[in-house]
Amino acid sequence: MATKGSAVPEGVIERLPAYLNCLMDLEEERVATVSSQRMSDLTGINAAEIRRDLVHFGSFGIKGVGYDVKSLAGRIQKILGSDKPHRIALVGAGNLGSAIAKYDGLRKHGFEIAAIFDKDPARIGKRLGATLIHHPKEIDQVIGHHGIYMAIVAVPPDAAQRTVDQLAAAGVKVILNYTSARVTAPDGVQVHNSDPVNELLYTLYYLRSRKQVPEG
Amino acid sequence: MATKGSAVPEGVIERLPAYLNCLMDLEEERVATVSSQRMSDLTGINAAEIRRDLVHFGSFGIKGVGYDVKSLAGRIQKILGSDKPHRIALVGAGNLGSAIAKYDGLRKHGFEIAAIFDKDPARIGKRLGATLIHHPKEIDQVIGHHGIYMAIVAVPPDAAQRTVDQLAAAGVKVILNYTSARVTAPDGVQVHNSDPVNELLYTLYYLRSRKQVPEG
DNA sequence: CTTTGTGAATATTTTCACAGCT
DNA sequence: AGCTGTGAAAATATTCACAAAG
Repeated sequence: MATKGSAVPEGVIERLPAYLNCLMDLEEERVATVSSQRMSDLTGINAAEIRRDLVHFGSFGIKGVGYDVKSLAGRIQKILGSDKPHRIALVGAGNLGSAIAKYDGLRKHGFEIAAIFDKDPARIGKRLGATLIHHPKEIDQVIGHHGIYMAIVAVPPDAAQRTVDQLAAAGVKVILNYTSARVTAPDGVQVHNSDPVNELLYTLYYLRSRKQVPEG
Repeated sequence: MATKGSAVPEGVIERLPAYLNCLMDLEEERVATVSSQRMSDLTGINAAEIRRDLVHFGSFGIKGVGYDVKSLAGRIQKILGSDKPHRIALVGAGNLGSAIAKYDGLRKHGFEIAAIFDKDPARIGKRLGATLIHHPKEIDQVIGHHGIYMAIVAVPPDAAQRTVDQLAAAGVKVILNYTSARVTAPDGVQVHNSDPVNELLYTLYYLRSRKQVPEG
């Protein structure tokens, strides 16, 4: 039921990647079927919640058995849209950009770094992996040519806003900002700030309340 | 009022870093006071929710005026525990590790990379920034010596679990896992998997359904 | 037996709306 | 005037618990 119709809560969509990762791990371990309880153990998400989440998109389970790992993974990929490859632009080919370009998590989900930009003349014309490095002035042209709508920004903080402006102007719709700079983008362009420090910060609170940290 | 006593919801703690970042930005712009509405515009979090969150820790605002930017920032730092410096260990000094070591977001919040480990003989004994690179076999000794309880893992995926095991054995309580490998840790050790791909994945859903993500 | 899918119950989060202070 | 802090309401999220199905 409810394969379409009512809006799917945002929280459900945010949990789908966790289910997908869990299922891909199980698939690698050659596990054929999985119960919601097993997935709960692996993801930390309540079993009933997992079942309820999945039912938003259809009845994928078999009563008394569980879910077929492979087919459920495929269904979630279809729901998210990661069953088809997606081209990404990467701006900044320094240490961070190089690490991102090599990151196998991207490829695992069908993301392909299709264009790289860096303003360092020593890097332009070279390749990172298989992808040629262009000057940022070519962002508009190259992104338009490839029809790219997602980008990762890994430039120095003071170049972040300018880079985002260029990407937005070129038609990019989703930007992952890896710099410490807070940036703004026009309506219709999603910016995600990937700041690990925030995670460290809030863990501090729990560390202290558990008296695991010297009071100082 | 409620300065401690009843448990503070986890969501509140998770939002505090957002408030802090926003306030630090305003401080840099020499803004003296800020209303919850202005903070709402800057963070995307509902103004009433911001006020309610802050009241968990005391009444910091002035009616008719707003919040004093500097003192509220200081209060949040105290609540989180980032008013005092914290030493971190970094394992892996490749591209990603180097980028992390240089990342100014860490220093901004008082985190100091106090120890670096890498198994590459060419890197051992050298420095990344001001910090000496050690062989991972010294993790236990160096971390014990510095009293380090937080660590960032930026090694190749196949070395991730081994590294986490070593860090946990050395007494580290918070681990930020930057690899694509899913790892486990003993009770009492928090592992945070920092996987940006999950964020890209769920944005795909909204891109495809051509819907704008609820204002943020 | 096992496990899904789901109505009902519970808990939590978010938002409104305004009294009261500056 | 402008804004916080907060009861009350609304909206969501989570969990329970079990009938139905393999």
